[in-house]
Amino acid sequence: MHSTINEDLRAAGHRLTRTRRAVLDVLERTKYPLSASELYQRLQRNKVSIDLVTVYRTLTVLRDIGLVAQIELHQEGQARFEIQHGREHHHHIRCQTCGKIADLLLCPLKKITAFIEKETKFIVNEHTLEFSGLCPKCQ
Amino acid sequence: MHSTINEDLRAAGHRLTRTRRAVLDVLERTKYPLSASELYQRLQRNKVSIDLVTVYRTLTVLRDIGLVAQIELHQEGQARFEIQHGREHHHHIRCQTCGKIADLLLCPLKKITAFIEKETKFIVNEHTLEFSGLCPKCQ
DNA sequence: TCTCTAATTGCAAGTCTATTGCAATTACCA
DNA sequence: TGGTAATTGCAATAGACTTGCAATTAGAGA
Ligand SMILES: [Mn+2]
Ligand SMILES: [Mn+2]
Ligand SMILES: [Zn+2]
Ligand SMILES: [Zn+2]
Repeated sequence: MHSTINEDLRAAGHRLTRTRRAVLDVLERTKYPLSASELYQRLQRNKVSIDLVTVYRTLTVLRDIGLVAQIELHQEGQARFEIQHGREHHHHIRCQTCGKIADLLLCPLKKITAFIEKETKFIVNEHTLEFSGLCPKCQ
Repeated sequence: MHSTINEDLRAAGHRLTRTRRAVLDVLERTKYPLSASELYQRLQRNKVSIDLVTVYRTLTVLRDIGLVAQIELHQEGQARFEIQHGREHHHHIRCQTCGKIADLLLCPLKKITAFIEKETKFIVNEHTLEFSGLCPKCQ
């Protein structure tokens, strides 16, 4: 766990507690974004006893300071979270049959963002981009 | 209201009822995607008495046969719906301050979709793309 | 090390969006 | 003009997420 994580938390008036360490730890070791309840289940399996409410609150803090990214996939009905810290901005693809989520280590939106700002006079701060379809196994 | 709407419904074993007509009517006249409860409120204002549950069920039917598009904007916590029938596929931008939603009458993802299919071996069926930022008034 | 305060946490309850069960109503076709 | 399947309303339920509050804990400063 990088030392700047502690600093980032402190800078926002937060502490790096055992709970937050455990949440970051699970997210660091998982290769796809987890929902709050999935994260909760993994913590329990690891014999880390943290209330689901605390998982939600922890994710909110980590997201607000930018250590974690919140991802909402189409029609999933629940948010997912993955480590942002030290990783490149990227997007995802999800299988409509089995639910598998894979990273797309790219972002094709630089030029189109500039174009949209020019056309709409909005200032663009964020975007969401997700693909869905059938994974190799489910075709 | 186009005649093929009735045909599309019938083909899926549904009827074009007064209720569905009213829902489509409101959506046709609105320039941005509406949530179920916003739609419900507008129906009431128009003296059309339809239960909120029926609004949800109607939107599900219309979405499933492709007459209506379901849109989920980042962190909004509720789905929105807009007319798809007879309109071009497009995307949206939302103001983080006032919530204003504007159409982006474009889709920049043809090439990148082909690239992703080649790289991941997924078959891509859908994508979501939304931008957010500050509208001209809120800057 | 001790103390004090603010941050953190757990538990219970609440909120909000959306769904489901079921009986009553309605549309449509034979 | 029935008969039947689709539609609708109302009540209850589900599920994700949030809030209130009191108890606990972290850690800065004495
Ligand atoms: Mn990822
Ligand atoms: Mn639109
Ligand atoms: Zn991107
Ligand atoms: Zn598109």
